[in-house]
Amino acid sequence: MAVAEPDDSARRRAPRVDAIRNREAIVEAAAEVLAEQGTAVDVREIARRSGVGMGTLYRHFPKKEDLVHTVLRQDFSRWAESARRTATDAEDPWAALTDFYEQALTGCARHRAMMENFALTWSVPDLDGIRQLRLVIEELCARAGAAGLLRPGVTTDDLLLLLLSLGHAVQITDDCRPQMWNRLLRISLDGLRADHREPLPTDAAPDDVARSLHG
Amino acid sequence: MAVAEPDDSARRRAPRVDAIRNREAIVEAAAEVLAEQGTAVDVREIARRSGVGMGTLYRHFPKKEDLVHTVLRQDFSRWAESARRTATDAEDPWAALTDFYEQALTGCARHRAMMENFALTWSVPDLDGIRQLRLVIEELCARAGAAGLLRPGVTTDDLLLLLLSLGHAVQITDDCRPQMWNRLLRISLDGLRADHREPLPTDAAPDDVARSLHG
Amino acid sequence: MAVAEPDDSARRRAPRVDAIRNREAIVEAAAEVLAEQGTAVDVREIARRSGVGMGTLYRHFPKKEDLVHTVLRQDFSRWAESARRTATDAEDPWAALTDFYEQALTGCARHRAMMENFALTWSVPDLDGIRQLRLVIEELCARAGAAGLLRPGVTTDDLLLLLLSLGHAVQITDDCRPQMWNRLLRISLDGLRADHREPLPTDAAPDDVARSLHG
Amino acid sequence: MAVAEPDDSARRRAPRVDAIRNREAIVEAAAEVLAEQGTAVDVREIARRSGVGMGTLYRHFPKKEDLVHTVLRQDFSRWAESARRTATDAEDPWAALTDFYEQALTGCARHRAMMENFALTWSVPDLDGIRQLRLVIEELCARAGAAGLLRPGVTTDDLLLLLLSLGHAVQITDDCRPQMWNRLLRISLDGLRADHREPLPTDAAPDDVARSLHG
DNA sequence: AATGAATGAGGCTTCATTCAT
DNA sequence: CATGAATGAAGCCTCATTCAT
Repeated sequence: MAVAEPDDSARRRAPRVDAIRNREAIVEAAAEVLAEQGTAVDVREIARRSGVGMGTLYRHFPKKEDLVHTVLRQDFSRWAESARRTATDAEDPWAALTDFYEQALTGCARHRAMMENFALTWSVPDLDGIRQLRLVIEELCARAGAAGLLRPGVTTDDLLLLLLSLGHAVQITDDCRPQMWNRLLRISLDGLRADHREPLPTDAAPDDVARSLHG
Repeated sequence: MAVAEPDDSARRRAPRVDAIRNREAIVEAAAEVLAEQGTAVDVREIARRSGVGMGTLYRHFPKKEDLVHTVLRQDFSRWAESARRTATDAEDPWAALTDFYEQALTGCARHRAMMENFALTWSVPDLDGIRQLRLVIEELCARAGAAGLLRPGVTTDDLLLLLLSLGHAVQITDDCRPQMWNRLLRISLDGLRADHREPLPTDAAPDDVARSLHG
Repeated sequence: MAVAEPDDSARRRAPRVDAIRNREAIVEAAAEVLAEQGTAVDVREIARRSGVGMGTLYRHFPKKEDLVHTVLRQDFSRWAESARRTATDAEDPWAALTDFYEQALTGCARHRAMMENFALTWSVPDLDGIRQLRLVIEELCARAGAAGLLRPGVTTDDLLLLLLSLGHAVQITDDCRPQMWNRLLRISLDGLRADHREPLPTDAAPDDVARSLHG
Repeated sequence: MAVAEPDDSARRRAPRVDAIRNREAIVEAAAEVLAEQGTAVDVREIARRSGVGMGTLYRHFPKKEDLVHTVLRQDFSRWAESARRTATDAEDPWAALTDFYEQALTGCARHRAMMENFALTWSVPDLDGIRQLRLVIEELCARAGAAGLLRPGVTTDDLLLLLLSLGHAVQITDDCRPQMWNRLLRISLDGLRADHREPLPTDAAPDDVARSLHG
């Protein structure tokens, strides 16, 4: 069967080589400009940089949003994966956490659009990309928690929001103080250590707060 | 001096009452919409809400940017001042720090443009507004440092960047998890306590790093 | 009171003179090109002919559709009114009907967009413009009916559809055979005379048809 | 001749089977979508429905217009033929006329592009398709005229324009009042009967009018 | 010869800024 | 000096047609 269908494959393979190349060129160019300028870029700029016409771009991505989503999905995935690998490489659970943040924060320094949307994903958590990140963080959280290294009560959401928060700091300082965020990271991570036993405030509704206080 | 230029002053004072009123109306309206919608807002919307025409608006502020800056300067000042007062009210240096952040973060929750530009002010530190905040923080830093409560090596810039970083988290979570940032704040503040003695990394250039290590 | 409010009127009259002139220029130009080319015209062409920029056009008519509707409402009204006046001038009810059609059909000869939308108004009868026409026709129908001149069973809708139908014929033949539609009009009107007593088919649903046949 | 150019014919016959099949598929698909959506349809839609690529489509029909013309020629022919057959089946000349219109009008109800172009064919009478219709109508005209059933002075053009005119009414009302046009048809046909002896106006130019009156 | 990807002119609309009244 | 109308450069997107495979 693998050798069969010579007609069919002949009919379909030929044109796609170029199309795929173009599609990739578009995505690559888009990733570049989205990282540089955020989602406000002119679609024409992307077309120009990919070396294709507007029509080609719109054939592959009928709406600007589609292209943006595609790029961000990819970049989020790569970002999460690279951070995950770094974390996995560490033997010590705490080092895993530390390395994860370092890798992730280094990786988001120059990606404006990604951070723009990272922010959005909080209120729209169903957006792809954040899921992988959550999974990685969940694991790190569990691992450090099991090892008794993590401050009690710290949740995956806390760690995710910390990433988001520091990610913003990274972007802001990347141009003029490229390593400054590292100091903030140390501080925050130290605040996450198990030797801090003071309970964290809940962010629940008033009723729940009362209950948690009196229960 | 008061008697001088009677014609001139007569000619100019009368209209200036209106002019000032208009200017204030514009700034007030701009503050509103900038908080709500960020700097991407349509200038017409500002004119509409202030009840003045476009011409008047542009007479007072030749560029949209000028108006934005004016508003942000004002809002930054008020923001800084309100946080400063809260900090000053606290007797304990650490409580001062805590209250400062709480007040400041609560105050930036619904001000989109301010946080947008808070980010910019880092790379453009000459922009007004951040100065006052720096001053306040400097004081808090010194006070907590003198009391031996602050982790050694923590700088004003660290505390400023932390504010910026958490401010972003606040904006992101304000809609759906309005108090969540408080947990992050506790964690970060705990990381700032003096019982953490591990030195923070420098963010200096390689040469400086070497020097700081060997000096 | 008429002399009062000099400020107010001064504040408001001045700019509007130009604005109204522009608005009228736009509507006039639009009426022209819509008549010539139908609703498919480029908005730029309208702007060019009115001598205003795109922004001005869009200030007055936020959507192309708004402009089109405005023009068509106006043209429909004028069209209906002119036909109504002609009909009213006739003393004989039958002459009124004849004159109405002649006037209306002459008036729609060169108005592409109007006929385009006249067609639409059948399935979307709430659109303005057709109402006036219906009213006029209703009157003519009643008048001719009361005089015993109209074929029994003829409805306002029949006369309206006839107008629409002949209007199309007018447009088609206007370029090369400008008066040809007049022959069709005579024929149709003769078919509407009371001496034709054969009942017209209903266009009702099957059940109603059955009922009308057996009742 | 049949033996000549064996190579050439061999080279060409084989692919032509496919080519013809493709051409037919294109025309068939085009007929469908043109009927549904009119000539404004996207060429891609036609290619999609015919199952061929754009290149193939454009090889057979270098311009969209060419394809449209081809389809319309065909559809006009079929339309005319079907109406002709219906007319021929009737024994009574008047019934032939009636049946012809009924058949033709029923047949054009759902063919948007055909009616669009039916209109054009009037000013561009050399366009194919209308000829056959004219021939049929000419025959009907002659037949009814010979039988003394047709109003004197009625021409083939009158009947053709009536068809066009009613065809438009049919399209307009087809969605919401599917049989309403039948009433208009009765009225018009009654106006065509021989008992109306009033002469029809000429549509000639003034000079010709004068000549016709005095000659 | 078939495929369908590529092209790019042109359509609608927005908005910072200028200008006539 | 206030007003708000006018301007026009972009921005997003569609679609008839061409071209590489």
